[in-house]
Amino acid sequence: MPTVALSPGKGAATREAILERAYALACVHGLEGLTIGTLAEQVGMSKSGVFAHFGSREDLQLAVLDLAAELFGGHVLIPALRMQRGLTRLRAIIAGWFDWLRQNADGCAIIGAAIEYDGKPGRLRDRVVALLARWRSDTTRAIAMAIESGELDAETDAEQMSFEIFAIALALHQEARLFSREQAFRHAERAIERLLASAGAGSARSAPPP
Amino acid sequence: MPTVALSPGKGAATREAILERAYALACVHGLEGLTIGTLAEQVGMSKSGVFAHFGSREDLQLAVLDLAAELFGGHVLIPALRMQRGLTRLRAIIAGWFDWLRQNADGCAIIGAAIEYDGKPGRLRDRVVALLARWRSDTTRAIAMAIESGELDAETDAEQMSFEIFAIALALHQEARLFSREQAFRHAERAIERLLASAGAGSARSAPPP
Amino acid sequence: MPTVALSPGKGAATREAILERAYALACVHGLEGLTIGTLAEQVGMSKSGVFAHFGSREDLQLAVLDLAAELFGGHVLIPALRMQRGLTRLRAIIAGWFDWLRQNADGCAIIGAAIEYDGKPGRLRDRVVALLARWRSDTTRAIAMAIESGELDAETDAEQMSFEIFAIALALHQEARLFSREQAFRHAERAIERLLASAGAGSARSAPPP
Amino acid sequence: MPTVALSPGKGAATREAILERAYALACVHGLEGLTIGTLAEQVGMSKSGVFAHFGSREDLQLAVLDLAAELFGGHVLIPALRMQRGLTRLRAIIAGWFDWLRQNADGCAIIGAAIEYDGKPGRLRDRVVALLARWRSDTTRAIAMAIESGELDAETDAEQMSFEIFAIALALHQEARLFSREQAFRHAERAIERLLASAGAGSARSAPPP
DNA sequence: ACTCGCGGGACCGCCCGTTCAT
DNA sequence: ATGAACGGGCGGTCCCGCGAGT
Repeated sequence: MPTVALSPGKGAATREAILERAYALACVHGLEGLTIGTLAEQVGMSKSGVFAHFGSREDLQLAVLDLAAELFGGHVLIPALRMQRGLTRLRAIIAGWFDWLRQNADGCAIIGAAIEYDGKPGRLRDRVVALLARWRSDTTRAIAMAIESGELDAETDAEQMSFEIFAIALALHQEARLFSREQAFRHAERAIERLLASAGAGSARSAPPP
Repeated sequence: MPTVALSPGKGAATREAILERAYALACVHGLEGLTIGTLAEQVGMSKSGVFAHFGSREDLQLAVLDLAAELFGGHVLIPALRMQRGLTRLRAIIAGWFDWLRQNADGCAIIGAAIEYDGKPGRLRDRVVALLARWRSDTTRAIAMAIESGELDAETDAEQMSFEIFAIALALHQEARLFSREQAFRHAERAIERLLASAGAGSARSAPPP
Repeated sequence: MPTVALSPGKGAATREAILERAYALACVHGLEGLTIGTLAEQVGMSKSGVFAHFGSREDLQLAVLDLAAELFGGHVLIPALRMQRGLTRLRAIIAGWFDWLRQNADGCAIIGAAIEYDGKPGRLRDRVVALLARWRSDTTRAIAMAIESGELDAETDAEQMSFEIFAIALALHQEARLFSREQAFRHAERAIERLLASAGAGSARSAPPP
Repeated sequence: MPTVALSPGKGAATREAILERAYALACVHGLEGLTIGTLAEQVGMSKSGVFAHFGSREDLQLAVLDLAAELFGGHVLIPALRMQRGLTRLRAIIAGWFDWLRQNADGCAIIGAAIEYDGKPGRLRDRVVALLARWRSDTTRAIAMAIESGELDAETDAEQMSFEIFAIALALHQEARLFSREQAFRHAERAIERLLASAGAGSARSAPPP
């Protein structure tokens, strides 16, 4: 019966729906602010119905975190990997990241989680750390390739630059949510340009001077 | 009774004691993670005794936030204001800030609050915004004075540079708590040097050339 | 389809398997402590799968109780009925009972149920009462036959003796589980000997004098 | 200030009231059947109000157990200790015990607990065991004194007799609750008389024959 | 003036027995 | 026989007032 192949179960679908709603809630209130009751209400199910899909609140939170990572990866990393190596890809990563922050206007669950769990040991913290570490190393690798290709100065420190890109994204996220969005993006873009320029990249998105 | 005139009352003293403990707790668990029961236990009082000093949990959180602002100001801003205007003072601000993050090893309540409340409207968010805005403008002003004095290039954008300093501090805080402290401070210091250098400041920490 | 006629169905077999596991659980945690979820887990089925076999938890409990009665009867009563009437059979009953308690080291479901439901009206209590009443009357009858055969004094009160045998078994069960097993059996056996002796039975286990 | 002495607080009074109601509930439904919600409802308080007096359900159960022990001791042991040593006191213990079972018509919490926890390790079980062990040793001691005084045969085994008295009380409790009260007490009293008589005590409560 | 004891009410995460469509 | 969902209840914690004590 093809149904087996067609439907991995309705359960998986609802689970996905729940998860999406949970992700949205976590963006706003943080992973710690995610409660099963509220979530159930929002998806129009009973608490126990929601609960059964995850087994524990912590597992729900982990699932949300994984979803966030997947969404982020799909939005930022994957498209960038389709660009050619070097500065182009690095710029794609940064642009994708900024775009991600622009779309997730009501908060980035990952950045929120990074702060919520930085002092709270446990599985959540471990997963957050792993997530960020992976992302950091991805970024660092992209930078390294831009150095290899000669588009960035040879003496550039890839890890250092990765740190600074992170810093800018962090500040962008915060300033956009606490102060002015436009100003935040202006600041962040200028900061990026200055950073790349100081590493020898051609001046901002424009073509290299003749 | 003269006691009123002579002393601000025993109450004020205990209030202060409670507040300090609350601040410490907020550094670790965040302002949202601050519970009256735990706090009461830690200061060795009854819950209602603690509660009576603040009237509501939100007021307690506000008070903690104010205390954090005061401590931060006393540790970073005040000393810097005693330095001479210009690059010296700007460097003092930055050094003080880094030192603050180094000492508050178990978290900075202000940065934590900035994330916790960035999407949660209310008095707390308002106060956080006000706090950060003031601090941002203070920093901007110090940069502007360094430009006036000619120690930084004339075309430097003070607000932009302020944003970038914030970015570095934010990233420092996060990397120190999630990954390696030493590495975090190394990255942050190098980033600062690059930032200042590109604005024309004399090379790191050294005195300006004759 | 002939399968219906040929086999009592696969369903009946699994039902039996479930029941056996349920019985084991009830011995340890009591009939009230029996939960469908735990039971399902132990037999490796879904909750609803288990549930479907019984229709309600109460019916499951009743079935367990019936199984317990059947097991007890098979272990204690049936073998005794194969012995010759009189003191021999009475002794067989008692020995079988003790043996039953010795084997069911992790608790006798029937005795447990007797206490759990003694104040809780309902079908379960009714069934427990019926069960015990039947067993009591069986025991009483065996005693009566020993009186008839002259092996016990004529003035012996069969019901009274039956009560006392019950008392000893009850105390044995409890002492064995709360204190020392060996001591419990020693006490119980001595009590039985005293009881039989005072009713004129030949001294313990030995054969009657010629 | 006498108030201190006069009022150990209203709280203690409510706690006592709660405890009494809890005890009554435990007699009927067992200590495991005791739920905070039901209890709160019965005493007309909120769940949290009730809960706060005990800190955890387990502590509540322990408190109920202690209350049961105290009530039992006050009803049975204390009065008996005021009688003269020997057979008189032993008879007083037994009579008090029977009387206790007669009054607590809806179940004895201690006997119930003994069954509920005999296979469930934990603080509850430990306390039950301690309780029963103490009571057993008290009974044994009373028997021993009756032997010393010559009112019971010298070769009487005090521990064995203590076991048998327990057995009779257990069976009395069960038969009274599952079958007929009158019959249960008749059986139990006859059993006691037979037991004492076989140890050489003067025949039942009546005066010794001339 | 300050502190506490005591209680309430809402909500939390979790688990139970049960139903229904498949 | 299952997987999904439900409703209700569990023990427990939270913030918060009221009344009284010193």
